[in-house]
Amino acid sequence: MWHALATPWGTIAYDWDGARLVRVRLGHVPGAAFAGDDPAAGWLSAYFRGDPLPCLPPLALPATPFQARLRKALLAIPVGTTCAYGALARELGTSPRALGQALRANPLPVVIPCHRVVAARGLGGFAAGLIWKARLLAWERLLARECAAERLVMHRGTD
DNA sequence: CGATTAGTCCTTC
DNA sequence: GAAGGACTAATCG
Repeated sequence: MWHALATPWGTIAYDWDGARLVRVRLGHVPGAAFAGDDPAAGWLSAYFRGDPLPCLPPLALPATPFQARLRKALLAIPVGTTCAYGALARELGTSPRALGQALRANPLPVVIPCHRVVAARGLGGFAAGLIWKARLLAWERLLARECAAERLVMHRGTD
């Protein structure tokens, strides 16, 4: 069942089957209603408001064994940082292009941070449209900076 | 520098 | 099976 959700950059939609998050679509989905009050809505709205993130909602199982390993690797990339296709491919013992295919097939963008993987020079690609990749990365850079500043204050005081 | 090419292997039809 | 990429390092002008 598709649910709509407002973000600073327009509405997005996610498919919650009652127990797990099945897919996420960046952009408008015709049939989607705004009634969402489930763990996926909680996580996504926290993300887009810049609040501390709760635990991930239950996610649909990965389609292939490789995607299972990929998912784990992606979730290990911290907010505000990025990783190169080549580097991640080596880490997973595969080729950069193959990694790109697997990333393109990710049904859960944002929640599974496939946008944190960028090309050696430039952004690389993004299934939902490059503009979203740029926005998400900029947003996360901002959040990470804010977080770092806060830690600094805790440590040294404001003066 | 920019253009071209070969190597790579996961997804999809 | 076959084809085609969300890539990259190397080679060539």
